[in-house]
Amino acid sequence: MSSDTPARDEADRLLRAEQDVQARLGDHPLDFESMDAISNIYRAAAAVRRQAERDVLARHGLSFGAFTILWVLWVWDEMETARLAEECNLAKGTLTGMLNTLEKQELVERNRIEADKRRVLVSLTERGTETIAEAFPRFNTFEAEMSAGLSSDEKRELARLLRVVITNATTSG
Amino acid sequence: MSSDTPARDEADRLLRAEQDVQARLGDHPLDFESMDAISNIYRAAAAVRRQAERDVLARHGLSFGAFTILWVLWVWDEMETARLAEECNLAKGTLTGMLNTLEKQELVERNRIEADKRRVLVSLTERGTETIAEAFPRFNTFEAEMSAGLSSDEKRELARLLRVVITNATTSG
DNA sequence: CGTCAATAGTTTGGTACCGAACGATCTCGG
DNA sequence: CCGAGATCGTTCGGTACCAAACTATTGACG
Repeated sequence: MSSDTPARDEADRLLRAEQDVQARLGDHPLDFESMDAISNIYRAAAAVRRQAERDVLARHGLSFGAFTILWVLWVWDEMETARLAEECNLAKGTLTGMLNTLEKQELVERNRIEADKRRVLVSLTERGTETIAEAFPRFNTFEAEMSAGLSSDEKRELARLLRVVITNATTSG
Repeated sequence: MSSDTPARDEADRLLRAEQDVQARLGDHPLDFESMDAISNIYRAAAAVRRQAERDVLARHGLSFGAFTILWVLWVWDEMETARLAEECNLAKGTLTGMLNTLEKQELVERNRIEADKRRVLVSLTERGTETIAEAFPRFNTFEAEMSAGLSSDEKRELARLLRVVITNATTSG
């Protein structure tokens, strides 16, 4: 930032940009409120993720995705691959690769279900349990830092508004 | 969802999960409000991004990141690489690769600045301008769909709350 | 039983993305 | 001038991520 009042400058800059864009599109009306809301989701997610990996997860040797997997398994004890993928917001093919990595690191283990040999039950190893039990409190502290400046009500409201978007994004396709 | 009242079931399930986690961590108090708020950001971002690529961007042959680059260039006409990377939330190395792709597709062009040959000015080609001018209104419609069910006030509030998080995530490291 | 559709997970091919190391270019003190 | 440090963009090595094609197994129906 290169000014005494960066926030104001930024606001002016964006306002001008919005006007430019609107002018360029002629009479086709644009929904800037939706645009701000949705695009900030992506910005926030990217920023939080990078910060989390650098500040919290790197020291445990975990990526953001790997952390999520361990966390879900920690909470639900064990889980089939398909459900785990869904819970972690990952394509199942992606999960296969990440489980391979986690298995090599001896953080999770796979067990074929005897009654149905197509299925695989994934669970934490002892080492995996230790890792997530150690990493999670730090991560939660980090989450609190990321939402610093928001009241309890605001955090709940943020979570609620986002749930609406998540529902819109997952029930439409 | 496998129940008559999936939302309620889901809430119960999560509540139990929270209690489990809290129990497992003993007296170390966890901040579930921050956790919900922050983790939903990531969930929402991933869901929105995937949906956008499938429903809107695929037909224009654009990835989410590529779309963002074109959009920024469209709004600001031309930009140096470093600033473009920052604006698009990308590491500068990542941007190099994506610009290579976009250059091959003849959507953007690079021009070395004569006065300082380290710097490169990136701008849209005619084809790039056409592409983004065509894609953006669709994308904006998509953004409106993703925020369906939110009032104007709620959208603005969502954007505002997220800006707080973005600030926290970008000014701390 | 035997075949055929459905289902679970893996493989494949490709992009996106990061951080760190690198090479070229500029700037500034001497 | 000239060499040291700063600053740009690129390259490099590696992971994460997706969609689509594939493989193995199961269950249902003849």
